[in-house]
Amino acid sequence: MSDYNFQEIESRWQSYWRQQGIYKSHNGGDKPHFYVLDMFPYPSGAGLHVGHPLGYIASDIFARYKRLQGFNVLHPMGYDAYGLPAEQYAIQTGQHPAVTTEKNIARYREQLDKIGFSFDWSREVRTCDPAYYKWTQWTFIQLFNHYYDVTINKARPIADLVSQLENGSWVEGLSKPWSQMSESERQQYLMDYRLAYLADIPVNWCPQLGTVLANDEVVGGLSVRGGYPVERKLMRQWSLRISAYAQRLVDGLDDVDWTDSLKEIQRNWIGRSEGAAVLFPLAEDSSRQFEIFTTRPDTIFGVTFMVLCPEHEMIDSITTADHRREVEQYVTWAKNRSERERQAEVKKVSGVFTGAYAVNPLSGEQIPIYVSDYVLSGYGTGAIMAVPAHDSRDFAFARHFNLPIRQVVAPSLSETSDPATWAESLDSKQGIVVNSGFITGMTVKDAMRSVIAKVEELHIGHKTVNFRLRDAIFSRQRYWGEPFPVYYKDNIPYTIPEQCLPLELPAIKDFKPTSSGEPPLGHAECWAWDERNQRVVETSKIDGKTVFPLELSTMPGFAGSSGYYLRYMDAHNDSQYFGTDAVSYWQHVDLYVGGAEHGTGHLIYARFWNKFLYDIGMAVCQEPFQKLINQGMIQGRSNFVYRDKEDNNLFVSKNIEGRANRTVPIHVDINIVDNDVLDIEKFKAWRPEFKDARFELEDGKYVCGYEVEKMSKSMFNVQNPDDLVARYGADTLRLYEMFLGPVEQAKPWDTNGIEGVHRFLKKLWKLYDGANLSGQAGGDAPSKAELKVLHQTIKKITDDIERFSFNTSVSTFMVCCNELTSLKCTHRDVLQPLAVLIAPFAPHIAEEFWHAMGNETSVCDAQWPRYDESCLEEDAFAYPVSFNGKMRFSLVLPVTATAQEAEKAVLEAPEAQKWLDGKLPKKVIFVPKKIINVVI
RNA sequence: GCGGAUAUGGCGUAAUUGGUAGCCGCGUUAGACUUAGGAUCUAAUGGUGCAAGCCGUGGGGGUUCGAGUCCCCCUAUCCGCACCA
Repeated sequence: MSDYNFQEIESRWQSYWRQQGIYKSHNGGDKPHFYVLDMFPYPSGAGLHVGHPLGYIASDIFARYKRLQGFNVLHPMGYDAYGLPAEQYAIQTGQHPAVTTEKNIARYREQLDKIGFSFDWSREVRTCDPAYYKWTQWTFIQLFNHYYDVTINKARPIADLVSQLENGSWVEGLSKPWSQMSESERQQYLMDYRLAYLADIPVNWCPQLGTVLANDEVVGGLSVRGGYPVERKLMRQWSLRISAYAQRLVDGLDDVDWTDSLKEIQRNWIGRSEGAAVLFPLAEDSSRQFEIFTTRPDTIFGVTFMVLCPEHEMIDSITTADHRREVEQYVTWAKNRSERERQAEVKKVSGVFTGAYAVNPLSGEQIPIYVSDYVLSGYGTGAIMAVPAHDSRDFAFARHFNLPIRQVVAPSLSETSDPATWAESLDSKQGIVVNSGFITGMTVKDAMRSVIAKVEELHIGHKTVNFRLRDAIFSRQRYWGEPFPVYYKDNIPYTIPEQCLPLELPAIKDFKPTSSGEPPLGHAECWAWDERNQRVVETSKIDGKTVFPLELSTMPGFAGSSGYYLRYMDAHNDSQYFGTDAVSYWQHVDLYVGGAEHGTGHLIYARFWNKFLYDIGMAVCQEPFQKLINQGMIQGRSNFVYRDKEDNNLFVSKNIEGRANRTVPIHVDINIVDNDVLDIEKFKAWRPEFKDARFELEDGKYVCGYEVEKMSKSMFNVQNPDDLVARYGADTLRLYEMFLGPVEQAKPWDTNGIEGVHRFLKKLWKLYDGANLSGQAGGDAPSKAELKVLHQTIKKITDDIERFSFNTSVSTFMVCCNELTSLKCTHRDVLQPLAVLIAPFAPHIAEEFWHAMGNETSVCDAQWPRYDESCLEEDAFAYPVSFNGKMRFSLVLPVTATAQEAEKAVLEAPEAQKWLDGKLPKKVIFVPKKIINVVI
């Protein structure tokens, strides 16, 4: 009898796996393939906490399971090492990001290795590695060199557009013939079509971070990283024309196996809405008109005013002299408001009258034109027709400025009322159109169609679709990111030749961001492009003739993470992003596991990136991630001690009466608390100020309070996986993280139950330790009871894994182990398949058992056991039910029962006889495969 | 405001997908073995009742022989988006 020495076992098998290269996967072969991917981590300075491995453990279980099922499994890992978090950490610790990143990666790797993952590290990618970001830059060049052809819904080479311009078959937006345009004019024109383009656009500028941010990096006017205020600023920036793919990004959601909630998050973010664009002429000059977008063309007869956004280009020219001062004041005020102010004061109505009037093209009425910042410049055309009766924002505006409100939709033709008496607008689309000329009496839906048809007939509008999704701002005024492979000649951007990639990030001393927006790369001594010799040279050599300045911004964090899953397929390819063979073999990620917080960021960008690569013939699937599981966030569970308000050395246990009024709670390190009981000696040693602490105990113990909070150092509730691995072993940690609850559910971390899981492994150890594992199978066959336990377990575990219900799997193993122990099972034919079943969950102990049974190869290459239906037969049982005073009972039969068998069973089964007591049943109701109801 | 989810013992959770609610674990209680126990083992543990029993899956209705599960209406909590026309 030996003890379960998990430390020895785990380190032994981990080095065995490493030496044997067990987890190295190959492209190709006869086996079916399966690609399991985790969202790769930012190697932050804090190291892993117990929340990180949750998803990794789940995906590892699935990857190992698939492998045991005979699949060729790709299960890689890498690091998202470029970007803001890595750089912020470096700045805070006063070190160079290259140094901290290297250090953090080493620490992550060490922590990951201890948990026993089956990652194929030979395919590791790091986004900050030139051999990797070469391909990020390469993709950027392709984006720059392509445009989106809306007629075929696909990206095409910009050269195609140029040749259409040259032969005159494309004239859209041309101010003069292509042949007469200068190089600069041509490039400017093409810039409006390129999928990666440079433009002056209002951006989210964050002075504290010294960079612009994408929309998904800003929440409520504050930066996601650090929570600093963000301003609206007009800057010349690189952007990706992701909006061109908006429709395909919506459509693609129907083809993937994601949760409804995540699909909904993406749909909301893309924000598709159907409606109409309509031209409204000015009353003073009907040759001048402006376009509005509406989703409610049916309410066009209810328009009582128009609103332009403060940035609208026509404001200046339409404002009448007597309103000019007021309008200019308002526009200036509105433009200077910060994002945060604007969002915080959404409820406040503001705006001014321009003095100008427009004409409703269908009713001929004159309607006043206002300016207000509730109309946004970035959406639609930045101008609206206001229908106060049927839009809550227009309603609020009309009430504030005392503008008329006219009802044009009602529950029925006769059910109209005076809008002056309304408390709110009638936004519902259920109803009949009233007071509306030729559409009066129609349903809202029909009216929409009719109005669109009418404006199309009059050539003053058309049906259209609008998206909320904006193009992604792609420049960051930061150091730690991929350099743009771009240089400027006469202020026109050109990409450096592909064969010169990677354009390596120069080492510079002062990499800190500046609040003025000057990128740190401006400090680089060697950051100019020698066009003739095709190489990077000293900045001082810039002459504007052959040596030109290089782009100083770098790419954002999402650049490197948008295509990494493709690179894993062929991680060492020097000549291509990834080879055709590799991508045709693996196709796409079959299972992707990661946090839902990437729903509007990474998961949108990666889908866009992939669709573009698909368009240019690189990727073979439109959607990169087939099935996606969002692991729930692990919150912290903080512990508290209660210090007496009067006596600072006195601590009162939680449940002592009157404690609440006389104490203040103080966070206490969860590592010196066990099951909410404080280790008093450790507490005294924890900090000098508690050296002389005294306690009011309950039942001889000090009981701590707890609360669920964010996991953070300042709350002393960070649980480090290494501590748990050292104390209980990796197998226990793996099982316990799964046991905690469904993978997808958010839950507080709580170590209180880990003992139970550890106890299970010890029991399992005993079960195998007591058995004659090395002996031959022969002799007695396993008992019927033993086989039943085994096959039930196989069936349940297989089902559980298929539906990602790993918490129930752990319970199933516990039941199985308890039952086999009480059956005193020592049979190899039972214990060997069981070892394979448990291998995905607890690979170290499974490997130990497997080898103890005399197997030469790793348990990773065993075969997943199949269950035998015949071993699963359930016993019949019956229970009483009363209904309308009649005596009835229900008889539950084995799943294989048929109608005829059921009739027979009622008469024959001993369980039924007990209830019938010799009488014949009055009525037998049979529910196929399940149950028989018998009325006595 | 719009959208998505969730609600079961003291706690984390489970329920063959419409079939005896509470598996497994924690915690608690009692006992055994022990010099000792933060080790191990055994038993009990939804509420109420001496008991047979009765009541129990956030609340209220409904469908059904049968509802934690399906339908409708509330309530609470969490998450996402938010002046998106």
